Amino acid sequence: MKQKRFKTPLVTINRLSIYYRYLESLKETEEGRNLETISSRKISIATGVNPAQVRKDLAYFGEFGKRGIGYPVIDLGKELRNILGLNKEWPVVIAGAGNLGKALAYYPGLEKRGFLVKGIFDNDPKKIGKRFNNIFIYSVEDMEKYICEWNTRIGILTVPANFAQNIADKMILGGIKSILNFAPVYLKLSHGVRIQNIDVSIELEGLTYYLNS
Amino acid sequence: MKQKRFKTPLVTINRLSIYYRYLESLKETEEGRNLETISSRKISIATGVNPAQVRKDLAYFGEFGKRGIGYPVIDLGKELRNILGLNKEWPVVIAGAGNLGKALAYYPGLEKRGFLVKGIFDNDPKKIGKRFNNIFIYSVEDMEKYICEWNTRIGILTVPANFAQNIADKMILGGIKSILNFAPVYLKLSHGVRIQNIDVSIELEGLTYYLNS
DNA sequence: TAGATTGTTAATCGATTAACAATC
DNA sequence: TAGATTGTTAATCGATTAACAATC
Repeated sequence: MKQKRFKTPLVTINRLSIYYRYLESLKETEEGRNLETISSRKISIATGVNPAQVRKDLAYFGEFGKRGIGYPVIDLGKELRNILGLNKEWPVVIAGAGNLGKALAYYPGLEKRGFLVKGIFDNDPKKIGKRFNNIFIYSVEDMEKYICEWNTRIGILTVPANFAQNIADKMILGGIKSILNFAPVYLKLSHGVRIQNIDVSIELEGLTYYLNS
Repeated sequence: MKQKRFKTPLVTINRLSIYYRYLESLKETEEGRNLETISSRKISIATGVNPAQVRKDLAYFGEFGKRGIGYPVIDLGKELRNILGLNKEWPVVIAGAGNLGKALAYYPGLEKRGFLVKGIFDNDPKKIGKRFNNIFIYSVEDMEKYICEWNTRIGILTVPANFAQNIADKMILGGIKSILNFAPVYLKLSHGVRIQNIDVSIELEGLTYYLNS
């Protein structure tokens, strides 16, 4: 993994995930498994990303391909794994044991990518002590302690909007550096903490706008 | 609602949702309810969007503010409602009665914004006939028929990746024009169909990339 | 050699933001 | 009038894509 020379935009990183996922999907077919190299054109067709964009994105991190030939499937996959940090396991915590927290606890895609849900936190006494997918539900009061103990740097927020800022602050106190936020609010975060928002209503409203016009 | 003169970018529409949500949240406090006007600066502080950007976004659709004064809270809220198409009810269907489909069926944020989940579709006989949040689960075989009958134009996809393309095609046959896709795949869609992808793994990988470096 | 495809430059396109005249 | 704030222009910034020399 060559050191990048310029700041790589987040959109590029997100597309690397898309390319990686496509390379992984090749393993599922006989035809794909027999493929030694892949061209930016083929990646483009499978992912919807312009081929020049594919080459540019990859070129941020090194010269992985051979001119006239393409990219070696297996090696490129390994490179992307390393770049994205998927070569290691990431302990994560979920705050909010509602339906969404539960869905995430049961979602096999997390463990598949190395995200290990170590614990779920809630303030409802009826939920504390139970398990989702064999993952224990703890009291929010103990969240800071466990985040620290498990050396967790990624937190997933699925609490209601009015609690989100408070719970995010608690996560950060425990040592969380990156938050995946499902609560429909703008979170004010201290410097050095990253956030990615997933907002179902906003996405749906993007759809209704265009249906409307 | 003034006719827009130029093509409005999707990012602008998404930010309109954010402004609208903020205006709605003002109703929840005594202080907010007493506010007659709001400045782009205040909206900026609450939403994290640059004030010039706020004014530009709103200016795509009309002159809603008064110089020296700001924007009238109530009227601006109404304008945004109309622009985003939230002044009417939108029937939606969910394909996939897994944990995520269930979480969405129970999510109160949908109905609050006018999204009415008319039915859920699955191919598992053990699920068909049951209900989530009093919403009936039908066989996927009947999906096309019901989409048509309910005049549904929005579909939410929460099926596994390998089924997604097939189910999306079925939705489109029924008359779906906009799809909110949670399946981690690139869907090839016919012209005139819009899609918004929500991909938890990609968002998480965006976080691990930066934690890694 | 001819065809294919990368890596990279340069052109294009689009989105953000600073600045300021207009005006309440 | 003085202060505040919009609406809009122009400058800036950044991302996408076409084009092509390099090279397998």
